[in-house]
Amino acid sequence: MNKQPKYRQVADVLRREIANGDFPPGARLPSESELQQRFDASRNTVRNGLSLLVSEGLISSSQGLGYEVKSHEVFELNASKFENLNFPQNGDAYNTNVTSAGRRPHQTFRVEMLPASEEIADRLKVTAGTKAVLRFCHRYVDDVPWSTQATYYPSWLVDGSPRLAEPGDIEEGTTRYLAARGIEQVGYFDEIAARMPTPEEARLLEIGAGVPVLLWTRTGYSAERPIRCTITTFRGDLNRMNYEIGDLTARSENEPQ
Amino acid sequence: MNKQPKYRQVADVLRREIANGDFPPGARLPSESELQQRFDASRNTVRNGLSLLVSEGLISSSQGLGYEVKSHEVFELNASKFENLNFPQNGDAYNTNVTSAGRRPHQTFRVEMLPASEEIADRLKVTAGTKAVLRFCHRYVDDVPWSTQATYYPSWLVDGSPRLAEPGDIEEGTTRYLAARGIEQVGYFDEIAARMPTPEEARLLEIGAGVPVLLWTRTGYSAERPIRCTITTFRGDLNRMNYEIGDLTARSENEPQ
DNA sequence: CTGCTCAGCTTGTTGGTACAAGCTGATGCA
DNA sequence: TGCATCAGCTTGTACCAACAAGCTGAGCAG
Repeated sequence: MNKQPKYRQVADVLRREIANGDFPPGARLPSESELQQRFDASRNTVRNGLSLLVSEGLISSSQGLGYEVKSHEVFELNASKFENLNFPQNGDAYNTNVTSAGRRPHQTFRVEMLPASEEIADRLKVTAGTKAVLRFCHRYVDDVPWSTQATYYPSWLVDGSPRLAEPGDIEEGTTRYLAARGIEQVGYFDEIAARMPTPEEARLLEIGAGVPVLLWTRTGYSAERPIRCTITTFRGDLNRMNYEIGDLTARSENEPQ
Repeated sequence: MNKQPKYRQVADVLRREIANGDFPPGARLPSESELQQRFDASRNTVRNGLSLLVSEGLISSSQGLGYEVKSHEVFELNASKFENLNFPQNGDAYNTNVTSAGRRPHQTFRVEMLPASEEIADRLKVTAGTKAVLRFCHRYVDDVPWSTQATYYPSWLVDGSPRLAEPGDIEEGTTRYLAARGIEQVGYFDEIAARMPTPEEARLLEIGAGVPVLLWTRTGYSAERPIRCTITTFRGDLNRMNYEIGDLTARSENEPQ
C-alpha cells in the first residue's frame, strides 16, 4: 500500500476532476474551507494541494475570488516563414499575424547601445563587452502582454547602417534596410529553450505561477558572418512555435477542408 | 515604499546571491533553521521563500540533505537535420548524438495498437478513434531519463507496411523501410510547445518541481498525405532545440575556431 | 435611482508546534 | 578492521491560530 501524503491526494483528486470536465476551463473550484471539509484536512494541507496544481499551470488563484481553472487557447507562430526578403520584418509578421486573427496588436519600442553580454557576443562572433545596439520590443495582443523581443546588432554593422542605432521604427523593415546597404541575410540559426520565468520576465509578460517561458533565439547570418541576434520570450502556455521543413504541399492542400 | 512580503524578500535575496555566484551550481544553501535566524522569520516563511526558488527551477531540495543550487548544462538537438533519407532514423540520430558527446545511450521500446486520440487523428488526417500503431521509446543518457518519444502511424499505412506493428526495432530505420515500400517522407511540420509536466511525465522523466517539459510534435508527410506523427517530450532544463534555415555556411566556417 | 459603506465571503501572509523520514558521521561493539 | 547502531542534523507533512487584503452584493443614505 503506497500511501500518498494527504496534500497530494487532494491535488490528484482535483486534477482528475478537472481533466474529467467536472470543472471546465474558467470554472471556479470550491473554496479552501469547502475543500477542508470535503477532504477532512487543515487549511494548510488543502493549500499545499492547490499550490501543486497552480505550479502545474492547471489553475490560478486570486485573492478574494478563489481558484479558477485556466483555459489555454494557443497562438501559433510559424517561425520558418519569418524574415525573408518578400516578407521582411518581424514587426510586420507580428502585426499581420495578430490582425488576421481578429485581435489588436500594440507594442512599445526602444533602442539602446550597450556592451554585449557573453551570450550575445558568442552568437555575434564579437568580443564580449564590445558595444552592440539593442532594439527592444514589448508586444501586446488585446492589451495582454505577449512577448518581449530583443535584437542585438554588432557595432561594425551599425557603423555602415546608422539608422539601426536611432530610436524609432525603420519603416521598410530592418532586413530590407540592411539589404539596401549591402548586408543580405541569407540564413538563420534558431534555438528554442524553455524554463521558468525570472521575476523580471514574469512582470513583463504578466505570467502567473506555473507558466514557463519559451525562449527563441534567432541568429541571422549574411554569407560572411552573423549580423544580428534576436531573443524573444513568449508565454509558454499561450504560444506554440511551428516549423515547416521540406515539401508540405500535402498539408496545405488538405488544410482548407 | 512598496513592502514586499517577507517570504519574497527571502527569495529575492537568495536569488541575487545565487546569480552573484555566492552559491555556485551544486553548492548547498544554508539550512532552513539558519535562514530562519538570518531573516528573523518563521520556518513557514523561509520555506515559502525557498519553494518560490524551487518553482523557478533555480534550486532543488532533498529530504535529509538540504537545498542545492541546480546546474544546467544543456543538450543541443538539431531538429532540422533529422530524418532525411541520408540520415534516416530518429533512433540513429539519438544514438550518434549521445555517443559523440561521450555519453552512454540506453532506451526501452514498445509497440502497441490503439485508437487515435483527437490530437493524433487531427494531425494524421484520419477519423478520431481509428486504430493507429504507436511505437514508443523511453530514452536515457547515462541512465538519466532524457526523453519519451511516441510515434503514431495511421492504420492504412500499416496495412502495406506490417513490420511497423511488430514489436522490435526496424534495423534499417522506419523512414527507409517505408521508402522501400513506396512511402516517401518529403516534408514535415514541427510544433514546439512548453508546459509544466503532468505527474506521469514527471515520473517518466524524473523531473522535479520547477522544470518545464519541451513538447515537440513532428508530423511527417508524403507527397500525398500525413504518414506519421511523433510526439517527443524533453526535460526543458536540459535540452535546447535548434533549427538551421537557409544558407549557414558563414556559421559552419567559423565554428571550428 | 444613485452611490457609498460595510458585512461576509474569498485568498495571502506570518507565526507557532509536533512528529515523520532521509542522510551522515561518530561511536562503540564484535 | 569492519560493521551495525544511533544521535543529530536535514527536509517533509500536518495541524492550529490570527490577522491582512481583495472582492461582491446587500442595504442604507442621499
